Amino acid sequence: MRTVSGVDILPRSFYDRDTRQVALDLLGLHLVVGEGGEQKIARIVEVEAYLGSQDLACHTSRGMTRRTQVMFGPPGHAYVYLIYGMYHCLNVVTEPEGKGCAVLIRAVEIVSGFTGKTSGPGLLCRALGIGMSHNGVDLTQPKFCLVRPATAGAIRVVRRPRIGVDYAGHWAKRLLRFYIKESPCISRR
DNA sequence: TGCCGGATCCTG
DNA sequence: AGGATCCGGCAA
Repeated sequence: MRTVSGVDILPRSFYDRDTRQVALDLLGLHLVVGEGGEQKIARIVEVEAYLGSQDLACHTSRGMTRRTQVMFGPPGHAYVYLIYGMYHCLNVVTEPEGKGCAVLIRAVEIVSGFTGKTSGPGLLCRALGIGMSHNGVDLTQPKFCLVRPATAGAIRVVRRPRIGVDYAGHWAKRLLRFYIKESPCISRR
């Protein structure tokens, strides 16, 4: 298995599972961006699950387009998009190729290598320097990946409706937003 | 080709 | 409450 700084990189099989399960398992894991002196590490504390083409809040609910190509692709890749013309959002693609599922990273805590605000999907991408050049990148290689930290203690998970998807009918009510209760970096209580 | 609205964030 | 700022998706 590949490693960064002596820690195992999460393998593709981690992502190739039920999206809600992946979303829950992502809480507390570390996101690694860049290598060597440029390396930035962040602890994931808030996520949202997007369940594919039948999920009216999910970008893939409108079918395969150039933008959603990556989401319909194989698991374990980054899906990055531009929102409101000024912020980027980072997702990890889940489940087998063709399902169009992903998990949005909504908030992180700073571990090392960078500064800035990280409580919100646009803010964390800005702080970590994530942009469209990261779209479609394979998350199983050292320069952009997820790892399980050695010191992963127990956490309490809060389940809420997703943010900003009121247009999605009954899908807006589903409890698909998860965050670590005790984290100070949650985007909204 | 044009228009509308968005998985956001900041300011007043 | 409203603006920044621009792209994607759909209607025409």
